Amino acid sequence: MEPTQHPNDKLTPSQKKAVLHKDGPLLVIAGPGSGKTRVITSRIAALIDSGVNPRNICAITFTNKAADEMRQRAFALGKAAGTHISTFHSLCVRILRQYANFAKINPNFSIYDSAEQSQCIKQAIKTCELDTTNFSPARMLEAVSTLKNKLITPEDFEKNSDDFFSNTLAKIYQHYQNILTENNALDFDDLLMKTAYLLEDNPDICQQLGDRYKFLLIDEYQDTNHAQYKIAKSIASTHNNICVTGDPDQSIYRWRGADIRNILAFETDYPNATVVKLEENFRSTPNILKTADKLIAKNQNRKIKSLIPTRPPGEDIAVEAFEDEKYEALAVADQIKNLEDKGAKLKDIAVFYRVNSASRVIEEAFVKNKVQYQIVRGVEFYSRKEIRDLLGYLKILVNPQDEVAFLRIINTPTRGIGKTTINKIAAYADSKNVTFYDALKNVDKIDSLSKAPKAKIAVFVNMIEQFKKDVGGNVGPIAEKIFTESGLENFLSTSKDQNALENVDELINAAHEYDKQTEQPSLLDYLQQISLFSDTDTYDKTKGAVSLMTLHAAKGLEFENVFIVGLEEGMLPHERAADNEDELEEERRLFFVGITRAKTRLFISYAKYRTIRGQFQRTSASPFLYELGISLTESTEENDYEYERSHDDTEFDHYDHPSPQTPQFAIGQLVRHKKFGLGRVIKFVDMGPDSLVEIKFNAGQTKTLMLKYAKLEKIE
DNA sequence: GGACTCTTGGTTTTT
DNA sequence: CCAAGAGTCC
Repeated sequence: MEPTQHPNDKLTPSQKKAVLHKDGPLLVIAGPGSGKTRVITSRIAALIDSGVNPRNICAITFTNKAADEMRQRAFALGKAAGTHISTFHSLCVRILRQYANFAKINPNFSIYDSAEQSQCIKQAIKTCELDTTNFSPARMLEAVSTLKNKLITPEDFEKNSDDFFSNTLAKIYQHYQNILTENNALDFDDLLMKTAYLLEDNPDICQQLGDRYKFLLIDEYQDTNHAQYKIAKSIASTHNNICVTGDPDQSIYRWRGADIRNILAFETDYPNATVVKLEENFRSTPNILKTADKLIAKNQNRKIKSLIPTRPPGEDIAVEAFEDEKYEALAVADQIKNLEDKGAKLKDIAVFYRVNSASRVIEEAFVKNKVQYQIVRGVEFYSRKEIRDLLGYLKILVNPQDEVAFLRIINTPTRGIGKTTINKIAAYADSKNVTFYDALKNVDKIDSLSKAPKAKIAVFVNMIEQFKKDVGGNVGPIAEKIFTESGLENFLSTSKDQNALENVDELINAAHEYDKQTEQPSLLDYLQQISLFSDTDTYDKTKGAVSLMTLHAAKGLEFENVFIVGLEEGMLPHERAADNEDELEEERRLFFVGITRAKTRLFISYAKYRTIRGQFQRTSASPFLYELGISLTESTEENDYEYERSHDDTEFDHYDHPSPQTPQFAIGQLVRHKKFGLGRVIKFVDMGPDSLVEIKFNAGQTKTLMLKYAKLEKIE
């Protein structure tokens, strides 16, 4: 993915070994910045040079973006046309459509994303007559996803559940799956699971796919889950020409079912595997690498691997503390201005954070300071309301069973078909065991409906039937026509959201673009493709703007200058990982990924106070910071940043109810802390049980502590 | 039936 | 703090 240059454009002996490897399993353990992507593309070229038909090569990447880049690079090396390069999910869609009857599915399936999944799981929970407070949709969905990634079917799971929770989950899972089937829909996990079972049940299909894809290359293998592992193994089963690359230290998708054992056990799995280690790093300065290495060495569950620097020593890494998240953000903006003065380009600068919500304060600071930026995956384009609405119309034309899509658009724009009417139709469909759309078509037979709604529905059905006649051929014109004739366009032009129309225009343009670039455009193919598209894929690395993204999204990228913000306990490591050693190690790997994205300059920072869910809270520095072996510098230039603190101290001073139980501290009071020793109080913020004391310790450091935890002893 | 306000509950990361 | 769902009024 990254344009890592190797000096003299020559391959190192290890790289060469991986590139020129002939038949049989190959494991490439590649550290960050080791030229891994280059090795894969060179290997594709080398295979073709040795006489392999490009059509017989299948390369699998982690994101569509990575696939695009790899395609471009492979094509640049020549002759790669015909090579299949895509993500696991895209490959699965292709396989499932081709072998739909073997997989016992309808090839016109819709692909449900998280919003649609959420609808279905809510419905499932409701059917089970359960309370959503104890069985929250998000949790259930997560549990179901985990099961699917492990290839556990509802039936299998039901058999092995013996407690209340599992039994209930089994029921919900089964219902959820039934709902998807009724809608002729697959969720992301189904794409993998159905493919895995298709291949397991049909050795002849494995054979066919093995003949088609004689050479399988999989990137980021450390982040494959069990289903993906099985799919790869099945396709390669006839020839074992499987080449996987990855770095166990960069495994950051455990929560999504990624199983690090897949890469760790590759050699036992494929006993005659050739192993190549790429430990040289062509990306970062030795300083950055030393820091990254110190951090990752703290992980217990890991295979030791070196990071061998090849670049001359660079600048020191900056680790800074700021008063709160606003100061931190302004300092980042300020520092970026400095970098620009030194000649840095905005496109070579990135800011990483742990959670998406952390982007807001950075954005505000950037807007204020006029720093151009682009967010890599902000509000996802395809999840916008207006986009979903138009896509809803398109989806039902291809898949009339898609009730979720119907419910979305039946009254958008409003056409007088309300909740009551819809409920009556749904009840009728249930009782007659027909699809929602069949019920709509037979609206005359629904006795519970009066004349007016029946007429409105007939008009709607008629409109949909008219649209159906246009399906076939190019997608752009259909999208355009439906946008106008459905009334959506008028509806949106009166909407408050100024951007809505522009967004739809963008979608229609994208559809035209698809028509241009696709040999045989079809609405079905288009819809299935964009379902797998994420906003990360639209990121433009040549744009003159700073890139803002989560640490997860940073995987596979590199930048001259990197800022990592929010190094606080609870943020990184995230609080949800706090009590689990494995998850803590994953958080450490995440930080490791962030650090190793930096080529030349790295700025790490944290805020002493942060607003979390509207609460202004004291934080403490991330334990990871102490593992880096760098001393922390406190920002002393707070006043340089023009900003009014929203919660200033006077607000606390007027706190209404000083609690009698908590002791009061006067400025200048001498105290003893059991860890930091003697010190004097320089500030006391009375907040009842949550009171804060700032103490200047004799040892030198100044700390703000929460009184209830600090266990301070007053000294006369 | 639809637009509006109010309340409640939930909050990591993504194909 | 924010989004989604329930409740209220026209």
